[in-house]
Amino acid sequence: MRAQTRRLSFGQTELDGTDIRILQVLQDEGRISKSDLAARVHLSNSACFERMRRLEQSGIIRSYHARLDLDLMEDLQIFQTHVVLGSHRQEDFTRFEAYVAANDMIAECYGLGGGIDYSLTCVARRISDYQGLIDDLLSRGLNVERYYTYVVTKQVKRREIGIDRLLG
Amino acid sequence: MRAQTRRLSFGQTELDGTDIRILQVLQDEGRISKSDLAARVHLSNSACFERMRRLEQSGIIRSYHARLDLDLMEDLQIFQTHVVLGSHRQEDFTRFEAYVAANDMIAECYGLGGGIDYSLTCVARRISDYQGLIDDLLSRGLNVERYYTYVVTKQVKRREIGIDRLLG
DNA sequence: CCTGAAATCTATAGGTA
DNA sequence: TACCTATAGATTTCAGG
Repeated sequence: MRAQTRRLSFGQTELDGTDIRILQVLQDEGRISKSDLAARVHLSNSACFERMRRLEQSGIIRSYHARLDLDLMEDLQIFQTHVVLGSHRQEDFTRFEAYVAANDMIAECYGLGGGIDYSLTCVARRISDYQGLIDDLLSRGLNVERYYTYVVTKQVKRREIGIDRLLG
Repeated sequence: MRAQTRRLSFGQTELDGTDIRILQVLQDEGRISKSDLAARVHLSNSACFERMRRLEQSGIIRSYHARLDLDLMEDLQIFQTHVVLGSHRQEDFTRFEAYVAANDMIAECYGLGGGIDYSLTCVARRISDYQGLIDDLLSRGLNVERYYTYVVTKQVKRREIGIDRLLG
C-alpha cells in the first residue's frame, strides 16, 4: 500500500508530497546543503536540485534568512502598532501600504479584517525614534484615524508561517 | 581617517562592525555561500568562517529559514488574535506561554505591554480549525479574560527584525 | 588573520524507464 | 517527464604559519 500523496496547487504550480517535504525541510533548516536535503527526501542530488530550483523560480520560495536572537539584542525596542484608517477606498489602502513598504523601521505588516485595518511591527533604538515614526506617519495625509501602540516586552514565539499546517 | 567602528554587546558577546555586517548579510541572504559572504565583508574565507561559527555558537544567529510566498498558498487561513489575561501573576504568563509554545497552529506570539497581553498569529486550514484552537485555548483554564480575532487579509510586509536598525 | 591542500558539495551532461 | 549515475568544477573545512 502506497503512502497517500497529498497534492496542492500554489497559484500556477502543482506540488506533490515530495515538493511539500522539501519546502518543509527548507523552512526549518534554511542552510541545509543540497545533498543533505536530497538524502532527507530520498531523492538523488540532481532530481532534488531540479525541484528546488523549480520551487525558487516559481516564487513559492521567496527568500532565505538568518534569524537572530532578539532577546540578546540590547539597544533595540520593538513596538506593535494597530492602525485604523478613516475610510476604506482602494486608494487609502494602496497609499498606506506604499508607506509601509518604504519605511524601514517597519519590519512587519499584516492587513486585517475586523475593526483594525493594519497591524505593524516596528523596530527602533529608542522610544523617541518610534515617536518620530508615528509623527511621520500622521503627517503624510495617509488618513490614519486612530492608532494604538503596544510595547513588545517579549518575543515568545516566531516560526515561519506555512506549509507544515497543510499536512497532517 | 578610519571609518567609525560601531561596537555592540549581545549578552556575553561583543560585536564589531564586521560581525554586524555579517549578520546583516545573512539576515537578507540566508543561503549565500560562505565564500561570497567573505568577499562581501572583505575578509578571507577562513576568517569569515570563524566569525560566522562564533555567531552561530553564541546563539546570536538562532536559525536559518526559507520564506514561502503565503499569497500563493491556497487552503491557508491566517488569523491574528489579541489576548487579555484576567490576572497578571507570573504563573499566568508562564502557563500561557507554555501553551503557545506547544501549540503548532500558533506561528508567532509577542508579549505586549499596554492593554493587550499577547498578540498571536495563527495558521489554520479552515475557520473551523481556528475556532477549535480558540475553544481549546479557553478550555485550558489559562485565565484568558478576553480575546479579539482578526482575519489576516494580506501579508503586506515581512522582514527579519534585527540588526539593520542598529546601524545608521 | 592568512595560505593551501584534502574533503565535501554543486552543477551539468548523458542515460534509463 | 521524472529520475538516475558520473564527473568536473567549486566550495568548505582544517592544519599549520
